[in-house]
Amino acid sequence: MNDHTPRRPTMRDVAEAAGVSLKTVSRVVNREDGVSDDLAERVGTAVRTLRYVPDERARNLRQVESRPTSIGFSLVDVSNPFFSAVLRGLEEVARSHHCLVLSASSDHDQHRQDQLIETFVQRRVAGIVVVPCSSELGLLTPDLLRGTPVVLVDCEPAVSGFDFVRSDHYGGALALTRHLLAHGHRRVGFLGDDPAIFSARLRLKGFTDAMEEAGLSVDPQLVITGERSPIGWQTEAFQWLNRLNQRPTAIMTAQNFVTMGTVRALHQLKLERSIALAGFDEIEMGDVVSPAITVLPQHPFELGRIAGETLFRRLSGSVEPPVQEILTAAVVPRGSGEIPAPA
Amino acid sequence: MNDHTPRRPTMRDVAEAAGVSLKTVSRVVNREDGVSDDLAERVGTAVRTLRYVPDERARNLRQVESRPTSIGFSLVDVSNPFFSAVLRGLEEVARSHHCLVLSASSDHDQHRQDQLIETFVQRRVAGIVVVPCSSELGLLTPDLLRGTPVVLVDCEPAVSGFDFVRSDHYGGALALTRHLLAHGHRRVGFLGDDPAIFSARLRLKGFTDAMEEAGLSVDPQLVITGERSPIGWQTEAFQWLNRLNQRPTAIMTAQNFVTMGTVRALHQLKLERSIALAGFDEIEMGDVVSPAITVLPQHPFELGRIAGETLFRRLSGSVEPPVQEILTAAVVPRGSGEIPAPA
DNA sequence: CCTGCCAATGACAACGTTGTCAAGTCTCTT
DNA sequence: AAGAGACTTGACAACGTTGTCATTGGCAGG
Repeated sequence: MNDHTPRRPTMRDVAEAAGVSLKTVSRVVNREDGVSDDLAERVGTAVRTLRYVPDERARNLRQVESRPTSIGFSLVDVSNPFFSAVLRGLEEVARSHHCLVLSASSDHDQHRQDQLIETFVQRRVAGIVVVPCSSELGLLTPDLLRGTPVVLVDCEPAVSGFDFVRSDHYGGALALTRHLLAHGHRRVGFLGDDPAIFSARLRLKGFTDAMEEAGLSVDPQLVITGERSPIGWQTEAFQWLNRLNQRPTAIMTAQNFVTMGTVRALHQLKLERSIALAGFDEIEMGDVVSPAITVLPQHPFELGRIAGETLFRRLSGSVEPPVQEILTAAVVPRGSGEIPAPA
Repeated sequence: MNDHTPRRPTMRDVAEAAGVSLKTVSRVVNREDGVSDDLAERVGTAVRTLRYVPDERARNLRQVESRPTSIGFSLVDVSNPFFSAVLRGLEEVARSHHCLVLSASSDHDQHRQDQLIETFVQRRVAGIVVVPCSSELGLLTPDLLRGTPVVLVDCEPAVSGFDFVRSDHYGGALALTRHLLAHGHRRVGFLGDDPAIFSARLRLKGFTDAMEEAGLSVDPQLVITGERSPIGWQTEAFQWLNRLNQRPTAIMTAQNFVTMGTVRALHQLKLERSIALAGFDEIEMGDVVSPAITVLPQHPFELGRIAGETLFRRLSGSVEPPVQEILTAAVVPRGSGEIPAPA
């Protein structure tokens, strides 16, 4: 409906139409009191006749103590269901504060993330939530932020000064690996994201620690890390299983895309009932696949919600020391993780 | 990093620091030419020392012919992988234009959608993309929009004046149903969204037309419509299959959440190999489930990309008549849809 | 030396709104 | 009737930037 309409009416137009001053219109529009019913009425009709819509940008520019109107959210990839659930959680909180979310995917690219942060600051968003794409903070410096609150999701605890919310990656990986070991496995493989990513590093550590704890050494051949799409992981897992002269009897996959790819590769090779598998993150339909996939589901919606609530607490002036919220999760046994080690 | 920093430096601060006028700073920041190297240098250092970041809001307020900086996107639910893929496609286009996306979920609530549209207009977004939550346009009126271009995704073709991009819901449903009928089924069930939703209505029509075409009448008992979560659909499908005294021999599910729920219900009842199923939309891991799920995958990423490209074409001044882009899709037979009708 | 021209620079208004404050009107009290 | 006080209203500056235009100075040509 690309109507050719010359100009959107401004407050001045409304004032003229109603025969009052600019300030009176401002008062009516903002529902301040101290305006006579008569004038309020006249302004009201003028607003409706002209279809006046206030310009939020100008309002925001002038207002000294303005309530937050936008928050920025930099995530890795919205099309990954884990992240889109985080976004949804954040969105709910933002909505309850009448605030909008500017979101964009960084695709694990530090440069893109930095560009995003800078764009957010240029727009003077009220606050920023970041799922960092690496352990580098990049432009997330006090110099640039100047008091704009930031909440990190799944970042280093070492990054002091920032609030952060994350899953218990280490504990989760530990639990998943122990779960596999409890079924008699001694030769366990690990497929996961690049350890340059904080969460991936913790998950790998959980895996190796659980192995060590059981007195097992980790065969480097059985550990694959890197960034791939679900299809990429399928290919990777397929080739990996094919080239090994001694396959693992169980596999831990450290992220949803990895799990999806690996499950497909196992099915391709008809190994899904021979090799045990337990994955970090819930995967859609993982309960219907046969065998159903044993996973450790995170609570992405909750992560987003808590990140949002923490951010808005800061925005309403909280000066409590940095919040460090860690969500734990438990293994959901469904079948694939309970396949026993061959005798 | 909630630093206590009194005030973000403005152009005026930079000007003072560099001993030049406001306008000169503006020129340097915007890389306009006609500034001597000497001054440009001085301004540059001042900018860096003070960590000056221009205020996009103020810039946008003043600039007459400003390039687009934000677009609004109202969708039904970001946590549905179909919509998050649309968002991702849109985001890519926006990024290539150095533009950010304000997105929010309407949850099929017209009031929420209207609030969103109004908020977008208040912020003077350059353009708006909407996946409408019903056939009502609500606030999407020329009066409110005043020339802000809008692209609709999956909306009525009857809504003339708007550009729109959508999948071929009717043709897809027709193809899916024909596919089931080709395997000998005569008693086919339909589960789908509320026909108040445009795409759902078209899909239902495709189903009934295909049935009619085959000389079959649609048993009203075999048609269930409404809005539900995947779990809601699982319960619904489970109860439905239990209460029927004569079950369908095949089912068409008209949306991803419906398919997911129905597949689960079939598995619960151990009917997954007895009743054929074909679903609209791709579902994650649908290829690994046994039997694998026959679907008609839409191209959500493409929908988002095309919507974005159409929008930006308008933004750069295109006055071509409203674009009506319809993406077709084909059935992907995987097993569940090829279960033959019992003899 | 004057004129005209060009490049560099800055003063100032403008964008659309809100905050501050002063002026005006009305009512109530004494 | 006058003064205090409350309420209504509007003039004006300010927010941080860019667009317009005038001013300055240098330099070439007459």
